[in-house]
Amino acid sequence: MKQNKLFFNVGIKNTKQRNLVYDILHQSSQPITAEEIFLKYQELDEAISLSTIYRILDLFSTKGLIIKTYINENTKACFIINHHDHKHYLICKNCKKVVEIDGCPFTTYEKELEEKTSFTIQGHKLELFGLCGGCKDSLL
Amino acid sequence: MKQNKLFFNVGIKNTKQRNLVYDILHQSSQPITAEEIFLKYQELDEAISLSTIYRILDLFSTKGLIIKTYINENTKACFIINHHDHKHYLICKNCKKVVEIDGCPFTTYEKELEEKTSFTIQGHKLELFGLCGGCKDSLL
DNA sequence: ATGCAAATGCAAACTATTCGCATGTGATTA
DNA sequence: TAATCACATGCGAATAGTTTGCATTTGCAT
Repeated sequence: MKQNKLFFNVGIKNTKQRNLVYDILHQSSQPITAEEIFLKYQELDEAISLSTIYRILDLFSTKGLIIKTYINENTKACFIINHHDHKHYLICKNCKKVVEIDGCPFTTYEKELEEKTSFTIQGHKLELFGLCGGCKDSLL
Repeated sequence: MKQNKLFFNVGIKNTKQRNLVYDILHQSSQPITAEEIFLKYQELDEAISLSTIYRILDLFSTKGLIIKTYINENTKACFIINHHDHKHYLICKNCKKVVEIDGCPFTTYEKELEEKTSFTIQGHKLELFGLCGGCKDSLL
């Protein structure tokens, strides 16, 4: 029961399920899917309804606690804790490992583009794909 | 029947359905979904089975004639003709219009990253979001 | 023109996600 | 601390997008 203050701050009730789902997200170094959370939940506690997981993820997203993203051309949504900093990802095509990239190479580029296109740019998403060190070696 | 050579080159049969689906993709300035193709097909010819559309899109993708992409955090797949040049997109959050961006600001950045992370980078995906000129005005 | 592999159409299956409704639970108030 | 009530949960059914199995049709090499 460590996140009662966090939940209180965004005006949502503190429940066992929300706490544990938050923990699972917090302990995950990678974006994870609803189903992965569902499975891990069952390891740590008794069963939970998958629809509850989806409702919790939805709530956390709208409250800004987590970010929903469709990484890696996948059909499943992934979720990550919102650290409120700007992140990009490097994804291994082979093992699907996701690595955070520090920094963002875009600020000046966006300004130029706004002038060229008459768009107002509000954000961007960048994913880089390739092979991580481990996979590169093991594929030879 | 204009693409018989194109289809022959990649080793697939020439059918009415494939021709028309290819035409529709070719004439679209934006990435389009299977369902949009399905609807447009019915305007131009008689009905087609939606599963045929999916099978054709799958085939075109594996033959490299088109590109399948999940743009705009959408749950639906989108498809575009593969012009074999490297493109990025600017997407209006309001009207969902998709505009192609010329050029790519990445080549040097990727080199630096490879050194830092020990990944071999094979490609990337960049989407920028904002409001297009029209929507910006109409929202005030 | 014929034959056969491959393409199509239809319906059913599948996967990820959402929704309706009955029941259970957290947190506010007395 | 107990009562209350809005809100959270669980379950199953519904939905949306996509895929698959199978019978029928069609393109194309001969």
